[in-house]
Amino acid sequence: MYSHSNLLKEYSLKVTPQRVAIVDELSKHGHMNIDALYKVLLVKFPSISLATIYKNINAMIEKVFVSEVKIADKKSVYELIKEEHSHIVCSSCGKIEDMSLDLSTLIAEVSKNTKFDIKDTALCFSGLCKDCKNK
Amino acid sequence: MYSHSNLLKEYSLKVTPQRVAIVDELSKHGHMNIDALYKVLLVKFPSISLATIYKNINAMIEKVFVSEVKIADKKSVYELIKEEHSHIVCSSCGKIEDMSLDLSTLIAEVSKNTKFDIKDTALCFSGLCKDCKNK
DNA sequence: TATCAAATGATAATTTTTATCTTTTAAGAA
DNA sequence: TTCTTAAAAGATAAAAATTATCATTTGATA
Repeated sequence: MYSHSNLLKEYSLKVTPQRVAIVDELSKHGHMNIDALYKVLLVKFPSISLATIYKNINAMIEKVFVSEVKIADKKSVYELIKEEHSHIVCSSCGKIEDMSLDLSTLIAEVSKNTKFDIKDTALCFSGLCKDCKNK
Repeated sequence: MYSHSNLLKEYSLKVTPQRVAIVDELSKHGHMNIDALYKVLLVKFPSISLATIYKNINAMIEKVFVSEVKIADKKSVYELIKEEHSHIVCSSCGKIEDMSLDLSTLIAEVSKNTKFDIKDTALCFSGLCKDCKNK
């Protein structure tokens, strides 16, 4: 079984309980902002420092197995890196979902028009989710 | 001729030289972050306050004729609202370009799959621009 | 031209993020 | 297992970014 300790080791980050917990929570919730992360970690580690959250998230971003997702009108959230995907956010309840979309045609078109060598794509839709639009 | 004063009036914002200058600069440069805006406005208004920049940008966002563009690994930039468009950023020189892309098919697909009522799309590519990739 | 609400500028206060430093701890060596 | 050491945690200060406050000035309307 593949644990989050192994993931940390693989990316040459020392395995600490705080780091394992961060990865656990990100894995469980999918996307979390710094405050939410701090709040849940405080339960397991009553004396954890906010600086620890920042330092670790930044370390994980540097090692490229966590990424920041910037969302209009919201604080950034962080997620474990997985296959390339897009996001959709509910502007009412705040829920964030992942979506796998084929953007290859679009990217080909943009490459051709702009002559950019495209390396990354950030795509985020927003609107009302199924539940919120029926209220 | 349609001036930026008229634009401000139209959105019921009092016309001040500082505001006209902000709109002028955004219009001229396309996208600017707070610091860049502050820096150029200091030339015309040596005693302008940074708070004035923030307050005005926020007022313009509230009146929905300026919008914030969130970009990975960069500070947010602000632009005058125009037809819906996407962005492409050079990760080397920082240049930002607008692109008009037809996303209707994509949006239809996402709507169908997620049952979201999609209201907005933020799409930003990044990579090396024509100039930077040949260096 | 006078009036007044609103904007500006100066500055303080918040909020967010990063840096510093001491103590603690994980990981490998003995 | 214990020892050693570099790195991480926690506490806190510092820095950076953003917002709030308030006295003064200014734009818009009467």
